[in-house]
Amino acid sequence: MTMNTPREIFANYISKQGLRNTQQRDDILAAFFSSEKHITVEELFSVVKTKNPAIGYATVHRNLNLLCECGLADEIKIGKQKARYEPKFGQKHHDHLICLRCGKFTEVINSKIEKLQDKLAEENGFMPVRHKLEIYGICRECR
Amino acid sequence: MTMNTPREIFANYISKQGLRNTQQRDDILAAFFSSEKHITVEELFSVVKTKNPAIGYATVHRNLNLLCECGLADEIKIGKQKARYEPKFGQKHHDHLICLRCGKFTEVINSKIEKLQDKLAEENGFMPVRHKLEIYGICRECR
DNA sequence: TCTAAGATGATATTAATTTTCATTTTCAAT
DNA sequence: ATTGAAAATGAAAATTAATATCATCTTAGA
Ligand SMILES: [Mn+2]
Ligand SMILES: [Mn+2]
Ligand SMILES: [Zn+2]
Ligand SMILES: [Zn+2]
Repeated sequence: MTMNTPREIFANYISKQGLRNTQQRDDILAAFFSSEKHITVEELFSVVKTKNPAIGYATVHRNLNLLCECGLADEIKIGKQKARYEPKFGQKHHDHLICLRCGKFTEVINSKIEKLQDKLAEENGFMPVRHKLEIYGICRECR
Repeated sequence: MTMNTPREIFANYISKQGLRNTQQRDDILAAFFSSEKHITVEELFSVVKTKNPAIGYATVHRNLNLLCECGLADEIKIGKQKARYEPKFGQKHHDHLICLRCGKFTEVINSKIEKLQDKLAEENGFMPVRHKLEIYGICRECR
């Protein structure tokens, strides 16, 4: 049994956990995967409401957490800002360039840096699990 | 006029800003620079109270912010945890290895990574200002 | 169909941070 | 040294994002 779409992966995770599939979950997932990346709970709540005006904020919040649990989303915390979420599906790990002026996230990947990070950790007797590299500065459009 | 100690730097910054030097500022700075690094407001508050039992939490909080402003402290936010602060004085930039089990911070620096980060930013038309690299994993003592 | 368990949505709570405000303190001008 | 305007302090309140509560509704298996 191949599980192709995020929708299938989510429904499958929900079932396996003894939880229940609902229209709300479906609405939230659909909105999440068709919205801008790096979205806040509040922003996603607004989007979902256009399709399902009865949806509650708490439901969006809870289901974003479930999406993180099942590997379909990543939470991104920048300083004291509200948590942001990005869909994760058939997508490699990446780091972020974050514009101090407009807030734009640019996704970047550099395998040389990744390897050096692992080496650095190991040199310190440290077993790396995950990492977070954020470069803050001024983006092309803002300078 | 050379400004040597953090104490002098702080007093100087306060004066230049048209603010006023107080005993509380002195107590807070002294405690901050003689405590463990990566301390929370609450922890520093406890330390300062042993020397000055009348000190208020808000005063410690406000002065940690001033210390950040004048470059004598850095705020470190890890996920949803309380903010931590580290003294910054005659000390190079460094990154952190953070143990997922015991929470220990290990300070590391790798100039090769630093250079590659700048290169990566520039390749994307991005002018880097600062960055944050945190490697999460299991420290030597915890594995 | 029936029902136990889970989900939802409105609201309340939590916890860290920041603000308010009455009072005290600083410090430059006298 | 005295004065007084402006800033600092400390206690308490407000703010804010995140999370929990709970009455009601819905799901899904028997
Ligand atoms: Mn991203
Ligand atoms: Mn450090
Ligand atoms: Zn920008
Ligand atoms: Zn450890």
